Amino acid sequence: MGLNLKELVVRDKTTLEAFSSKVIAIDAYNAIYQFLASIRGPDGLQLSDSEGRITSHLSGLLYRNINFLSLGIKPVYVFDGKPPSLKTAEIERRKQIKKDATVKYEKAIAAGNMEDARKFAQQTTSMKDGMVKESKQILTYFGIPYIDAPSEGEAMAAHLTNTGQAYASASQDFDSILCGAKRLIRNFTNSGRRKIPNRNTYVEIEPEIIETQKTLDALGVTREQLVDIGILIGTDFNPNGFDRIGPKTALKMIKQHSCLEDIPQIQEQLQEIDYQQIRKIFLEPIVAEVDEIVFGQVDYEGMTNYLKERSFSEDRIQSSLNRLKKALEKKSQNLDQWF
DNA sequence: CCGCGATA
DNA sequence: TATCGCGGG
Repeated sequence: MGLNLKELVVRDKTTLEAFSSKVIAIDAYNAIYQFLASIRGPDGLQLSDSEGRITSHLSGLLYRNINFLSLGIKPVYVFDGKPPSLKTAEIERRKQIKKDATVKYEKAIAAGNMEDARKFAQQTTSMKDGMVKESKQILTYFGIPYIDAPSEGEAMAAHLTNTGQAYASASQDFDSILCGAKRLIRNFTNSGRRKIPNRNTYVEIEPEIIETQKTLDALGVTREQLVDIGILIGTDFNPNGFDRIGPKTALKMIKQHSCLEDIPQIQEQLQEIDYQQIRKIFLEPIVAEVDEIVFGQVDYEGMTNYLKERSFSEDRIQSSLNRLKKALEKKSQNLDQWF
């Protein structure tokens, strides 16, 4: 993913609980992709049902959404539409990485190096045709709404924070900030230590919120300038960025010269990319209006039957859904006290 | 990724 | 009661 704004944005620690009763626009592709990449055994193989179909994404969506709904969070998933044509180079680049990783994976397995095997297996992760449909199916059983974006999901999620239909967007990527999202949540999951598979080390995962205005104030730049900074560092639409320019240099250059056209050192390289079009993708993103985001009821029976068909154990389904049912009953009791 | 049982 | 390691499908 090319857009390393991590060092520049103002990231504040937060918790899942802080978003109770708020509508959060979730980058569906980003979430599902992460489940597919990380829900794997020690050898790197994904979970699959009795017919060999991958189920890692279903497992991830099940448990995470139970947590969201139990806390009163109102997720709306935003799926990608047609990518901008400028993205084709980046899409090809990712395909190539997956191809290379497949070879490396097989070598690591042959060598019996499980740590490498898992790492390379993760890099082969790809979203297969049926997975979007299957994920939407799970969301429907939860009564969780989803939106099909006309183009980039992150742009659509950003738009929802501006119409007031969502409080924030949630993704690991920073694109929605350049698209004008009011707020971005990263690590939108329960906090805690996570073990790195096959190694004796841990990482602390904590949700964090980025308030776009706060970041712009702190950096002393406009959103237009932040987009230019992004282009200098590298985006999905110019993955390589500019030679020897990282986040710090990019910020310094834009603060000094104010825009791409006025930075003398980069003019030659600037002519090699369609920077006006890239700006437009972020500043005038292709989005659609949606009239009302409706949350439904949980279809416990439908969910149970569907997951049973996909080889989930009945005991686990039942105990998970019972937890959800308990949490939802408790919430409606709390609400009843007002009447 | 996530929950759960084992462990202390 | 809190942390760890394992297995899930």
